[in-house]
Amino acid sequence: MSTSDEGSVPADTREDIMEATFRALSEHGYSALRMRDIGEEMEMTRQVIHYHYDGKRDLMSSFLEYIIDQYEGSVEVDGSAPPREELEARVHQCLFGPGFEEFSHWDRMKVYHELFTHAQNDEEHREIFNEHYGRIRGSITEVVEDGIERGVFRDTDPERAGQLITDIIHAARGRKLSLGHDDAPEQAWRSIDEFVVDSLLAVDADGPDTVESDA
Amino acid sequence: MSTSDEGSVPADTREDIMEATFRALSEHGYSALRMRDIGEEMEMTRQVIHYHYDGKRDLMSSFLEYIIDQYEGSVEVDGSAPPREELEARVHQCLFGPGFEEFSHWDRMKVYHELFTHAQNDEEHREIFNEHYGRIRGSITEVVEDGIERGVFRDTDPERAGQLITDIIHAARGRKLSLGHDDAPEQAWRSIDEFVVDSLLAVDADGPDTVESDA
DNA sequence: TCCGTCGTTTACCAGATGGTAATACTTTCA
DNA sequence: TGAAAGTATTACCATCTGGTAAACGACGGA
Repeated sequence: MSTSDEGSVPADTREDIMEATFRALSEHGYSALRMRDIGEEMEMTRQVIHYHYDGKRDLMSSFLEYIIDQYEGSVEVDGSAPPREELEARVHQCLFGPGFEEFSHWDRMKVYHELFTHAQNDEEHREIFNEHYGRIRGSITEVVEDGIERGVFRDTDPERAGQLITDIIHAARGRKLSLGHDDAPEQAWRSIDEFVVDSLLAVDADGPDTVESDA
Repeated sequence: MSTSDEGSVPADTREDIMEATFRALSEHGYSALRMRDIGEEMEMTRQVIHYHYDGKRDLMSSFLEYIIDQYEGSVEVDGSAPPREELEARVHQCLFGPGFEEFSHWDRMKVYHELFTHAQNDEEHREIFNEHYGRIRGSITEVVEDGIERGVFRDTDPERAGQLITDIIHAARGRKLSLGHDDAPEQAWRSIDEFVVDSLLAVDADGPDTVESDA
């Protein structure tokens, strides 16, 4: 943050290690990841890792927070668009990545999903993921909530709808990554539109903002 | 198959190894799995594994087929019930396991999901999973197809609907396992009912085969 | 200029890990 | 009976793995 360009700045090293970890994880997968693999992705020797992190476990926990921060930081929306458009914009971003593929979005997702699944064996990781997941789902849920309040969406449990959308997105990504179904995000996109959004738009009462879409 | 009870029968040993592998995998997780762990779950020494399987990789591939066979074998339905009930019965089975929890359904699912995610790093595993996944999705899809033909469900792409349901089920299981959301299957069940089944039942034409959807 | 601190490298290792070779036991069949 | 084949056990190891200790070098203050 404060220092940034001179040679012997330590703060940059930690960032380098995180990115090296990402690359190593991306290439070898979590189960085969060796400290050596991370070292080979860095310009410095692998032993620096032990200077900055307290062993493999500590490194992985820090990395988990690192990649989660990145993920959440990449989600950007204005919030001023009407509910339907707003919802679709967020879903689109979750399914196809942020605007221009700034980094390798899917490489990132691959690592993310692998760590997600591994959380079932690691209580600490599970907790970190739970907090994160709550925020992600919440960000979808509040759009649904807003739509219901404005009368654009029919009256339903926004939590459940948000959870459903989040689940569909998650499953589609996992399917693309694990099974190689490259069209999974596109399919999910259409399914959300046909089943979820369509259903939400089916308002039958003429509430405060009497809005309708298909007629 | 042919021999079954006497002491020195080899066929049983392979089965023992598979079950030991399951237990070890269940306890330690894929990434930490050692051949020794499997050995400790067996009555015999761990070296027998090397006699029956050609190394760790071969063992894991065989195990993947083993657990997939088990999974598919546990899905049983009559097929004579009306579409809606039939569909719900299958979804119920996928979400809550077969009737009485014969074995530890969720322990099995835990291992299954971990291997599923790992498939993104293993081409061979990916292929095995793809064949399996096709069958699972197909089994849901054909119920939707049947419902459409009978005019109970509205006219839509049965593949997409089947895929959607499969995805939701998969995501709910993953969420329960990785995040500890024990109510995820129940939530998924309600979501499928509220959004998918409800939408499918919205037939607006009144002929047995003259089905239309949006007007 | 000298010294202490921080960050990095080099050299090294104790313990673990997958796997093998030789041995022993058990059944089958001539 | 006994030899061949099949299966499990014991003993063993080459290699790998995460981690540490000591040396090295650069920077900043006194």
